[in-house]
Amino acid sequence: MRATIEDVAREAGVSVATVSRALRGMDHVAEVTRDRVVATAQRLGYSPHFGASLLAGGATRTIGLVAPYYDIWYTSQVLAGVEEVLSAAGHDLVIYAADTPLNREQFLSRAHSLQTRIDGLLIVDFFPDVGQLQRLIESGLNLVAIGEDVARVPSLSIDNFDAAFRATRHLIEIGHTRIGIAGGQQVSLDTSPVLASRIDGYQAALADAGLKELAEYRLTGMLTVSGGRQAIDELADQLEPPTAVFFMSDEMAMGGLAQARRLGIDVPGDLSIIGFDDHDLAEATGLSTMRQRVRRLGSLAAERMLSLPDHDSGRVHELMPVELVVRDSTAPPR
Amino acid sequence: MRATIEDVAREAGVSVATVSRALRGMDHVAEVTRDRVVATAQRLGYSPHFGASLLAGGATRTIGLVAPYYDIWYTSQVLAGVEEVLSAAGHDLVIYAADTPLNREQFLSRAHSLQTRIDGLLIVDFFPDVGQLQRLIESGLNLVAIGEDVARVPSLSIDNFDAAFRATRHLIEIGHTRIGIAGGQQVSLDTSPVLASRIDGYQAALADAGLKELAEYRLTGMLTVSGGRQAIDELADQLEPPTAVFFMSDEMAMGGLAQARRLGIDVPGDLSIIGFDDHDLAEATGLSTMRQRVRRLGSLAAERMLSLPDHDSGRVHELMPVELVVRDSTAPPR
DNA sequence: CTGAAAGCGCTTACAG
DNA sequence: CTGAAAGCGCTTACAG
Repeated sequence: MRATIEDVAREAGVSVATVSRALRGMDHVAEVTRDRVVATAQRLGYSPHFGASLLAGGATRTIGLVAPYYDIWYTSQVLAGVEEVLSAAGHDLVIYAADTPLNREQFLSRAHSLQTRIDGLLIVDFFPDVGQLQRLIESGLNLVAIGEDVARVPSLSIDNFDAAFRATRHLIEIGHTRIGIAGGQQVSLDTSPVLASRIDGYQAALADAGLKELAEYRLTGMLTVSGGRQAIDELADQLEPPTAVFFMSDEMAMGGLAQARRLGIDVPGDLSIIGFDDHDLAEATGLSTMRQRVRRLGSLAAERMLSLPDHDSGRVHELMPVELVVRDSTAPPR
Repeated sequence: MRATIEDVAREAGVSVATVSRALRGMDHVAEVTRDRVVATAQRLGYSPHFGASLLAGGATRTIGLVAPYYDIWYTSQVLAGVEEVLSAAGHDLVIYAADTPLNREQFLSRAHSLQTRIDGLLIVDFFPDVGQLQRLIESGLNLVAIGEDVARVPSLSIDNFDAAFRATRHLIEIGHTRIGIAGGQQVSLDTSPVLASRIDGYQAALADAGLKELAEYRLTGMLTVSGGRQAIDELADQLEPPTAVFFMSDEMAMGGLAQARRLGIDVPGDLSIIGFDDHDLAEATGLSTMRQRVRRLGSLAAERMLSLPDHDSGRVHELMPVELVVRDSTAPPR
């Protein structure tokens, strides 16, 4: 039998109101009273009924997070950052998956009902269209976007255009003129503004240097290890393949690196490779990359969330730095 | 203003009891009535108050998961598997971190209060001692353990002894006699029964082959990329280093692989390396390993949880298969 | 098939 | 500093 607040009140010889106040550390409770109540609660193994306190007006002290996948490096880092901040603040984290269009739709239709369940929602790579955004906002939830800019929603992200521009420019600066890009064909996310921005940045860097862009240098494959393998296979079939490739994720780049080695393509002798993320294994692999601090992105987003809506930061889009890290996988063409 | 069940009842011209029954798809509601209620609820944007329905006796339809880390490959796979099953069943997932002893203690002291918040708890690498286990059980939560055997708690795991035995035997069978093991020094988890079992399996395989075990072949380092680097550094300093090493995780093995390359140690020529897990990058890296289906571990555990306590499987310890995968990183010594 | 009513266990003004 | 009481919004026997 669970002990209720009434049990504690009776045992401690006070009213339930006093128990409630004492246990939640509110003012205007005599120290002796509080001590007695706390001791009694402890003895009875009392803890408030979650539903009851919610109904009576308590906060859920729970934040939701929705992301497409949980089995990839990026999400795991975001999650770790978020979790760290939330748990330190005594908040819980509930996670939702929205990978397929169907799941996204299901999630959106639930969004409204989450209002009594969570205090806020962190969205990761959700890329809502106008209608979907409207539904999210109408849910009444506090929203913070991670890794993507969403109109009317505070967000933390990076400048994908600029990062891609600099990655490409690095390849240009060390002398490459035939430069490919891989990862645009992210099958399951039909339109990712993030990837679109990176492609734009890549194109701008080429144009800036007076280099022309070749359609066949736009390599297919998803942002995964096997996607990287696929991209390299595609490249290997070309008569005049690029001498450098910008992979839009490190996982993909490492898949590419491995496949290149397998096919006898020397990196960076025959082919320079630059990735994106600074994955845990990037340094060990000697992979040049654009480093983003994903875990920090998560923890900062969680902090923003916790300071909402009190210090309503008024729809701020914060940009996190991205750093070019040159390692062994990029070198001048020979 | 949130719409309440009363609003719906009034608008639909029925009692709140009928609304409640109609919306939850219970029997004994006339089709026409149900349709009218559903339509009204829809129109008013009604969704039940979570706290109210909990208090009135509803289930939380939420499962908790506690794990030490969320930024490692293993946990991300478990999580993805769990999430997949739970969301398909209409359940939510709330995650708790328990990495440091302090966090574990905090979590345990909360466990009891989670009873009104979640319907069950999945525990990953928690390794409770007798007292801690007692507290978990007394919390009254439905428990399922993942990756570890916990007395009196249904679990899904692998046979770590056997897997390590076979990994080591593989190295022996291809001709190695000086065989090291790396990863035992998992700093933050003072005593991991999982790693202890693997060390036992390693020792048993050596003993079985009449090989003697050298203390200096027990390499230090955590199960991470940098731990692998550290282990290889330690090995490189030895006068008569092992010719093969069993790394207790693929992430560590890949760190070791990279460091070996950096130091000019040829793999598998000078050194054979076998890992554990079959990480996404293991195949690309050509890493021989002991494959465990971590994602499946998660999804099966979630299924077990959902079938509790109805079909109380009566404290069953299920073992998942582990498969030796031989790739390029292991070869006979030269 | 439907409704009136009790009850779930808290929190929060309102008094004192 | 403390208590009595209303109220939060549901679900579930119990009647009919």
